[in-house]
Amino acid sequence: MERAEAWAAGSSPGALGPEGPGGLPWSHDQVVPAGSSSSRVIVHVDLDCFYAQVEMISNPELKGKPLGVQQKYLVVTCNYEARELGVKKLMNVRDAKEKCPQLVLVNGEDLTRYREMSYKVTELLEEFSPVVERLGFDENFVDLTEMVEKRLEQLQSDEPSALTVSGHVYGNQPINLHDILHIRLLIGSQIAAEMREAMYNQLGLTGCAGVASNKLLAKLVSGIFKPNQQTLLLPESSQDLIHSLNHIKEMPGIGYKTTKRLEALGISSVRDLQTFSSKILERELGISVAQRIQKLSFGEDNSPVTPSGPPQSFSEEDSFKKCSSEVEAKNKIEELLASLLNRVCQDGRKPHTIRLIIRRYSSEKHYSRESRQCPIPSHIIQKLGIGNYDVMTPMVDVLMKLFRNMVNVKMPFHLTLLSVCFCNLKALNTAKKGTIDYYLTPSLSTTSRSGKHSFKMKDTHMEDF
DNA sequence: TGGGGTTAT
DNA sequence: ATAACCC
Repeated sequence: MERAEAWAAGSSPGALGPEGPGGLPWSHDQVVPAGSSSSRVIVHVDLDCFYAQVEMISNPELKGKPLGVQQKYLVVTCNYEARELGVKKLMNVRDAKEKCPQLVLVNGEDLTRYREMSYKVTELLEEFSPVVERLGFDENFVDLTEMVEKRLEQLQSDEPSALTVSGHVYGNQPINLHDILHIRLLIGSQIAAEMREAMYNQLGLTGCAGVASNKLLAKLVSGIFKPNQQTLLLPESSQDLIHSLNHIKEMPGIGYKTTKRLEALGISSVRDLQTFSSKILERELGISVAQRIQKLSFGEDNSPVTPSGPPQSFSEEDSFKKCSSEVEAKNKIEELLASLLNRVCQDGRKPHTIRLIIRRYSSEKHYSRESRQCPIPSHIIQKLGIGNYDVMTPMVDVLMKLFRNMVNVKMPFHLTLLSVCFCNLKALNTAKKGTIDYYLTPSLSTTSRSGKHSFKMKDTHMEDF
């Protein structure tokens, strides 16, 4: 089934057709055991070196040259030309230049264009199915289950290409046309190809896709054939896939901390985790984490594709070698705030909470951040939609109170990062439940996610100081 | 390690 | 408010 893909869609020729003359090889009433939600079709879409692609679209002269995107002294991502010359993601600029003197670098500290393109991709995918979950700026999950069901019902048995997989099949496993699960995933691969083709035609972006029965497997399989190709995982190959991981740290959902704790228990491979005592694991990591990651080790992941919708927060941050005075901090905070106000203005919703985050210098330790947040005074919120200069000064005052609440400015200090975050976003005028206004405010009475945080906010009320 | 994001506790 | 996770 696997073929070299010239690029995107195109269905593989001469693969599989229906067996009986004019008859479908499965029966429609075979569709999924007992109408349960058990078998899903999920696609993970992963853009190729996203920031570099956006830069090459902005400036086509960069195409064909080894290109790196720089933030501070790091090359955070680079195109494939640069990768072939030895440049890696998150490589030091000096090491990268040493490896590859011809490397062209562009500054990518301002995420605006990346963010905008990222949401265009998500919106394009939402046209296929509204159930799209973002993961970072360059990855999306889409639950294709419903779309696949609809296409199965529409399927005409006299179309020879109707049952042809698009892209690679993991492990070259043959497709069984009598297996409804195979058929559904195959349809998923066709939709994935259409998605990638739409991304290229409408946005000029290439990327990979993985199709499988859950998010974990879809994500793992999407990276098998790397730039600009797609891979389908059939259920029988899922154990091969997860055992192809060399270490548990490669399992999405098992991060730095959990990896360290697992290693301390002598667990390093996926099989180690599969066979480790559940009881002991639960005792060591807590029942929630233990049960979740042990299921992951078997390739099981029942987490739903949760529609991301509009962002829950907006933040701007800046890192630096040293900030050690209040004036310096204030200037940086003003810069961050100015950018944020523009973004919030464009979004249309209003943040009801503001947070200030700092990172203190510490010579050798693991960096950790501290934050203080408070409700945004209502008189400031009301002025937010319009010209932002009225709100600058009172907002900066609020932020500097938060700052002095965290940092004793009478003592020497050394910060290496400042960040300002707007969250607790609400649609317009905070319509109250039960009022006419509430039911006339679309995002409140139906798909509301605003107000989600309000019950658990234990803020410092700056007005109380 | 940058400059973002999310959810759980 | 922090800690974990993701990119």
